Amino acid sequence: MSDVVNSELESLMAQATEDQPDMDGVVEAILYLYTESRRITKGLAGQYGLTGPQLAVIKMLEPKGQLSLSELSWKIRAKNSTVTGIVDRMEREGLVHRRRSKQDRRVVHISLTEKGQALASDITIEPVQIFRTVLGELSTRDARDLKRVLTRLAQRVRELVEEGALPTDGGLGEEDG
Amino acid sequence: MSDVVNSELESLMAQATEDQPDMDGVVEAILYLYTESRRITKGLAGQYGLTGPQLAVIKMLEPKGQLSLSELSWKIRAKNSTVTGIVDRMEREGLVHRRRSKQDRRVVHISLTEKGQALASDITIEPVQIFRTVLGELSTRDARDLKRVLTRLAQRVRELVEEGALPTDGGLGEEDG
DNA sequence: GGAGATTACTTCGCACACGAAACATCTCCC
DNA sequence: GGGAGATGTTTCGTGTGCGAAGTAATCTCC
Repeated sequence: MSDVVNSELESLMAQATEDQPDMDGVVEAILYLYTESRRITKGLAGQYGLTGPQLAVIKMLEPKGQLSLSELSWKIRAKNSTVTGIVDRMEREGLVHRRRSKQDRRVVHISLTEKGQALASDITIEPVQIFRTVLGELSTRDARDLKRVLTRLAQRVRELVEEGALPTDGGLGEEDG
Repeated sequence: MSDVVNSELESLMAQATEDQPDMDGVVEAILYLYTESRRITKGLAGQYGLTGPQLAVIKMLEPKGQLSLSELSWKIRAKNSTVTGIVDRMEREGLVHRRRSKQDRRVVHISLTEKGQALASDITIEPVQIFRTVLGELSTRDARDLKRVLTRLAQRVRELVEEGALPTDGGLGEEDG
């Protein structure tokens, strides 16, 4: 993935508006937390011979036992075409099974093999847990503040994206004079 | 659209400790904001026939005129082996030049071609505009809260990483079994 | 009940992204 | 001056990550 974009954002972000506290720190912190979490996940997964996404898949499958490929894609925030590849490799390693649904024969259910199960229960730490640990060190007040503002922020971005107000793949960005 | 699935994820991840608010929303928001920012950058770059990293490279080269491959790697936070590929493709497109340094013949200088220059000066829109817009919509208090807590959080993670308390790539926890 | 839209998944082609190893060059130190 | 080691870049292999196009199954609506 492109960590490259990080620097792009950082360098361009270095011009804060004046009525607001400079938000550089916020953007930088978000980028840092993201990349660090990826590094940590990768390192953790590597200890078990897995990649980051593979660990994510295993941990998603563990509680439910079985998920459709689309559910899995949504949960690990990747596209179906990406997850197809990940599952391919995990199947080759004997970690998961593919099984077609009988109710809806378009659907493919992914489930852990015994080997996958064993591995899953070996790995007790979830990547998210690292965040949880650190978040747990925050005061309850801070934690609440963080959650409130951050989720509001994400929600707002989501709205703007859905409005098409942002230059995504399809849309055109317009300048505001 | 995906609101149905939303509740499913929530229930799956709803293992918050009781003394703290459920922090998975925070992780969720961070992940979302990061991936969305990548999408937006990509979309922007795409309007000029570039990829995200290529846009980053062009924007880094524009002020300086020329950078060694290592300098470029450092600036866009990727490894040399990654940037080699990016520069390969950009060279093929006629956007940049490779030139060996005469002082140190190990070094390769990357510079913009005329075509690359022209493109660079065409692109004035900042990908991060979106963040600024949305952050600007927050109340001053919210913004301050966000910055305070988030930077504290990042700092704490940084500390833990430097302590080696977290499993990362290189720091292979030696099994002292 | 059947044509056309929709959905679930796969395939393909491309572009990162990284580590390990190969390679050329430079530096240091004797 | 010359060998050992460090440095800068590339090559190679693997694994994401995505969009577009393809295929099969289901759904919708007349």
